[in-house]
Amino acid sequence: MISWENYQKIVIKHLNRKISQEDNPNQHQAISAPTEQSQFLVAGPGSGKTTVMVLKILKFIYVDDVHPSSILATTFTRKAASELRSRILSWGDEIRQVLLKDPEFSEMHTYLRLLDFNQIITGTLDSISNDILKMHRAPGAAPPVVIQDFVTSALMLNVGLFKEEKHHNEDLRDYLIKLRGGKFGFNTNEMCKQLLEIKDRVYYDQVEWDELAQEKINEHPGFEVAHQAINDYLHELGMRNLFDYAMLEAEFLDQLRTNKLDDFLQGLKLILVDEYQDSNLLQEQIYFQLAEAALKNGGSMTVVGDDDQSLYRFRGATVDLFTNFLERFSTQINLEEPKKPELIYLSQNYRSTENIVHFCNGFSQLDTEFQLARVKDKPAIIPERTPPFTDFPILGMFRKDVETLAQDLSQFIEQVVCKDGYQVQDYLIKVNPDEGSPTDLSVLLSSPQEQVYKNKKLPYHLRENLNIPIFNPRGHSLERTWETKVLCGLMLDCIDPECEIQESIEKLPYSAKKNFKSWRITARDYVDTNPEPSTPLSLKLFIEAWQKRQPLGRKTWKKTVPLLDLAYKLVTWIPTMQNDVEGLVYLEAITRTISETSLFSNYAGELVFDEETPERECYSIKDAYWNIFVPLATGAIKVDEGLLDTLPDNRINIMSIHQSKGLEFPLVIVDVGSDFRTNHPKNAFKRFPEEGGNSCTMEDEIRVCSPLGSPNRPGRHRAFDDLTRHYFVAYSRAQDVLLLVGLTTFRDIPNVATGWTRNGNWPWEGLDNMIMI
DNA sequence: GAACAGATGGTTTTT
DNA sequence: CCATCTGTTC
Repeated sequence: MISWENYQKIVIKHLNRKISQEDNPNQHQAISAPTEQSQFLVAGPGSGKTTVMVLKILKFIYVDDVHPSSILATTFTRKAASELRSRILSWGDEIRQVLLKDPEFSEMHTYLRLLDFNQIITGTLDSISNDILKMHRAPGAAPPVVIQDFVTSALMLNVGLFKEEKHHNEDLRDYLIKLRGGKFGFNTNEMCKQLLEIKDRVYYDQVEWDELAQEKINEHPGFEVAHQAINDYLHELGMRNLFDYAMLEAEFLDQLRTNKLDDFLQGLKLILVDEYQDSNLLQEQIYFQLAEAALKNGGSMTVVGDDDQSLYRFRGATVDLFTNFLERFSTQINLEEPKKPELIYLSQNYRSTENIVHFCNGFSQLDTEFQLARVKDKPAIIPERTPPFTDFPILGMFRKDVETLAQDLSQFIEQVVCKDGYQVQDYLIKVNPDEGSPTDLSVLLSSPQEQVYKNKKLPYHLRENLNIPIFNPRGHSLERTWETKVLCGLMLDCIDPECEIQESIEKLPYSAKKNFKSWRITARDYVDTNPEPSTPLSLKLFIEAWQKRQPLGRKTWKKTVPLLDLAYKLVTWIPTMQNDVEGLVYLEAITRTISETSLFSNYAGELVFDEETPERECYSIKDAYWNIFVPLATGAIKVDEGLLDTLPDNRINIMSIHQSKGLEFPLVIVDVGSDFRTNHPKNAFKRFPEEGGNSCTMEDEIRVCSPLGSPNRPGRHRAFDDLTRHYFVAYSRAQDVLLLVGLTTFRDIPNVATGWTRNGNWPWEGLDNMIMI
């Protein structure tokens, strides 16, 4: 153990974090608190909240002698969780090294050597729930198996809908269409998604499910059908001992409440939750159960978050749980007078220039109605970035159409990234010549899609116009990328050359058939180009050998071949899947789909070629169709570039605002309306909604029977609040330069992003607060 | 005030 | 491709 003073000294000197009372009273107060002091940290953008969490945790260990295994720290995304973990490990070790070298602490050597930061429980709430349920299960009980998204869809399809032909049920269709507010793209797949969403919401909001059914039955006959379909789904999962994410958390909460995890709770002392504003009721209840145990053990709970950055209403996130945390903490935690959490505002912003901070503050204060949805009396963000830096003005680029915008923007980007820089008045905007790269810049949009039907969006035009390659793996849906078409087409041609088996499958979704055909065509065209390497074996010969099941260079065809092996072999001929970052992301998504199959399918992604039982070959191929190729072809698989440690450093990053959360860039370009040519009601939901959108309808529908009760803000207000938060997040990512881009129509089209308020006023009229370029 | 042609645009995100 | 909105015509 060391004293707080020593700890503080080491952190300031060796980790270079200014946490003294004088330099930073708020961070100081947050980090130095004793173990039994709970805290509510309202942390604005760029205020160093992860830093505070990590330093708090290390302080508990080094100063208060808390055992690492009694600390539990969670956050919202896997990416953030792994960041938190690696920061704890690296800083924890740095402090250890300092102490080991200092003779003053020689008595602590054994303690320090045994200190194991890996024992701190970190992760997303789902991963932690899973681990704990696995570790602390009753003797003889099977561990819970968690299934992925596309597996849940498949199960809902088969047991929820196809049984009794519910997908043709008119009442159900009508109900679901009403619920999602529109018919566009409505098909069986969509019905599935919708039902799963209802089911998830029921868990998230802790809804009395049967009570809700009673309530709704008279309102709409479709609800009863939905109720039945969801029950069938739940029953099926129960039979197989499978859990989807929502059920896993619900099970965790249930076991906590019924004292089945008391062994685990006994050792728990400190609970820290990051991104608390994105918690839903189910998660909150779990945290409170954990906190109750921690408080009993002389510990505390710390939550960190920012109501202005709550973006996950669709996932059941209820920002009220955050804004009302203090009150909820005292009423929901089942203890005699639990010690009250202290409220600390971390308002200093170390990320951005003064102009950017003021711009963000101004933006969040424009709309008086929005203030009612925020934490009460929340102070504005204070610019505290360490000089020297240039305080660039906020920039705006608005052009008559998206093509012109893309051209001019491309020129701007090229000037900044690889030429002499871009001159605006007295300011020269240019990436750092020594260590700068295209990753210093990021283009943020609400959707990264490059093309929607025939409409080509800004990212498409940027890819066309820019001489620097862009990184936008979510720009196209996976099944429509060239790489996927070629790889999957080749696989299909290998395993089922004449489409015999494909044709023999009944009920194959139309979109799957269409894509299979397009894949095969693309693949055959590619084979005809005779791609390298052509020696020792050309792609054509390889495929032919497969089609005839005649091995090259060995006597007999193998009895079982994992589809994964075939995929990797084929990649030999697809160079972009070996060395192009986007190609690698696509490859990962495909191989993940194949390996995921092993969890639930009979053939586990293996092809069986046994001459004695030829029917098994057919079954194994059919199995692969249903569990691998159909999900891929129907768009059920999404790419996950979160697995890349860093963004590729020679590309211009294009990402959705959601993905940019938690990141920062020297130059941020925000698309505030490259799509808005007219004041059309169709796109109003993206800029100036008339009523609450999709997730608001769902909230209203489901929360009738939730302990939360119906939301108290009307749908339209919630929709405006969400849009404001959305762009607040986008704008606050910028460190040095913030550039807003859009169409010249911005003068006539109401848009939250350009400073219109919901009552129809435009305090930022003409956007005179920025320099137009 | 109905009926029809033509215009318009079509989320996103997570475990 | 197609639902939905706008504008024109009767």
